Amino acid sequence: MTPSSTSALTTHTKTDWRRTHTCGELRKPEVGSRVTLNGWVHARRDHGGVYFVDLRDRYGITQVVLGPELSDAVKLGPEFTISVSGRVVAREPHNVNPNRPTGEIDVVADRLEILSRSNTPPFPIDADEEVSFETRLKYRYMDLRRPAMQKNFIHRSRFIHAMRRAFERQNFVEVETPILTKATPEGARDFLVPSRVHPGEFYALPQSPQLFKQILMVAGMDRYYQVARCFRDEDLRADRQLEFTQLDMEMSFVEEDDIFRTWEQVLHETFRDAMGLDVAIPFPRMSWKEAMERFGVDKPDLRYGLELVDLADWARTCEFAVFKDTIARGERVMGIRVPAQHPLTRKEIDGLEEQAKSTGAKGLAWWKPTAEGGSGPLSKFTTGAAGLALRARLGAQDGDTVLCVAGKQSLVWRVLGDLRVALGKKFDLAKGEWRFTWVTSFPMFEFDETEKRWFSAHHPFTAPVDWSMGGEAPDLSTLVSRAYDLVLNGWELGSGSVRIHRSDVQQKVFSILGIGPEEQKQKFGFLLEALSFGAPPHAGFAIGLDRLCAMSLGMDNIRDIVAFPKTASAACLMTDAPSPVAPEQLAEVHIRSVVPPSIQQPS
RNA sequence: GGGGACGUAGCUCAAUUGGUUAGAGUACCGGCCUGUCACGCCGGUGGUUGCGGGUUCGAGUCCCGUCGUCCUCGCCA
Repeated sequence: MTPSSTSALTTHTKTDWRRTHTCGELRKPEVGSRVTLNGWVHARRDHGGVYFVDLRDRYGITQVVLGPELSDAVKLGPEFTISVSGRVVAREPHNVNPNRPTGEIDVVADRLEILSRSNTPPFPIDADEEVSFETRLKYRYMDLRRPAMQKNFIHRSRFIHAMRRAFERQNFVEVETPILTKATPEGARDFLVPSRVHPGEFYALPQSPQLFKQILMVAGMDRYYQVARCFRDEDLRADRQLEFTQLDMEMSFVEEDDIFRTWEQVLHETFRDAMGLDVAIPFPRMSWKEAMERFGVDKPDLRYGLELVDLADWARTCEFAVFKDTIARGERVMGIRVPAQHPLTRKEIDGLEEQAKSTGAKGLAWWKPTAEGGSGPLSKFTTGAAGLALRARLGAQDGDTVLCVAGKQSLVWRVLGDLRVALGKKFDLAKGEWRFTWVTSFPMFEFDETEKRWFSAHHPFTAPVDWSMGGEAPDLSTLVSRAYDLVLNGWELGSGSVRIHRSDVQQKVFSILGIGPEEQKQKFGFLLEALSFGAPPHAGFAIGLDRLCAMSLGMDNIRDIVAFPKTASAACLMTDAPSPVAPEQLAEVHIRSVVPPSIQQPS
């Protein structure tokens, strides 16, 4: 196996170069053994007569000692790939390196072979200093050599393996679904793949395996899961890539509770097996309505209080015309009590008001209660009984700060929800424990003001709580769906729903979304037909694995847990994808570019 | 698509108000050194200041455009 092309570089070409141990495993018990190590030259220290090499592989770093006969014969550079053989020796006590697991031994080499040379690395592999993402992504194979990065991907592998094991224990079956599939009208922008065989027709990459997993339920698979790659052609973010991985699952003959218990068990076992963590189960559950009323958002961070308080009763009878009129119009007045232990200066409150206005509020009414009545814009209206009533409503004490917003319900929720998050961040409350929660009973539909039509809040295959969907002329804004999210510390980890297993209900939902009978047949005919062949009641869920793995390592950017991520402009700096293709290649798939040649070659 | 920040040596950064030959650390190359592990010491190479244009006696610095990276809003059923 010794490559003859490198034999000129070697000292003992007849010897087998393959390793007997990794660079992370030699300890005192191996002292005296003859070993061969393979790895990368991590660092060199030349002391004239004695030459030290830190040899690195995935498992660790072992110090190799070369005498002058070897170090003079073979010239090493950083990141050369080498094979060394020699004897394991114990270090003198004063030479032990306590910072390394292998620090009690050396390998004294009598054979050294260069398996592969390296150009000067674009950046040091043992860097303490941050290297720009641009450079790291261009030389991703060098970046991935860094022990910290290898740790991330080993963790990811262990984590997903533990999750797969947990599903297998519960009798789930992993089934692969197509990557080349059918474009869907709703949802994110599709990636399209032109068909060579069918001129003018296109496949789409799946945004998720949604319809296939439902079809698998119709097929009687009963319990399906998959580590599934999903594709959405939307703009990228720190926590969003064009292609991402979901742990996708679906179950038959179940309701919400079964999904929740299954996932609680899976996550408990995953964190236990992959990380030795004891995640408390079951997770608390709250309705979407409760989440919005208490936290102003549908992904509440439960690690701190600062909950929203409804002030309608107080505002209805107060002397502050703005609040009174707001309630009279049927809108909302709500507040947050910031306890005295987190005092806010006038300047800080002004900053919060500015933030509130930037997210749509007309103003931020505040009050600092004191025995004399207090200060702030609201203090005029809080004298005597009115002040006592407001205190009672909020549980407010002297020294607290009360922040109030009035307006339409959606605006009040959004503004106070944002303020709450900002305050949590400001007072450094968003830290520590892992607080999972299920959020259930989302609205079925949302009205889009721009397009003037109804959209599914989750997706069009989500079952309504009321199968009759409110009868003949339903108020769509009040219909409740059986969709649910899993939320962790203010992040949406995943979502799912009980599905529609009745063809008639599915058709009704499509109609509400403005998808007529003809389009239904063309786009979703296979689903409607499948639902007409004895579809079992079923429900499912999917969780974003990139985010979950990042989060489990305390990272807020998924690029360090994705091996080959794309930049914010959706480019791969290593391969230079996307890139132009030859005209012949386009012709073969019946495509002609309408982009002027002048802007086709940016680089 | 909008807003913001940034772009100087292989890497990480500096360069006063627009003013001499654009510097430092590190890496790399050469030399010395037998116990280092961020080795040390001596010497050296290395620059289209992202790119294009403009203002100016003079531009890394100011202006316009463009490309790229990051953050963010829109978007992400």
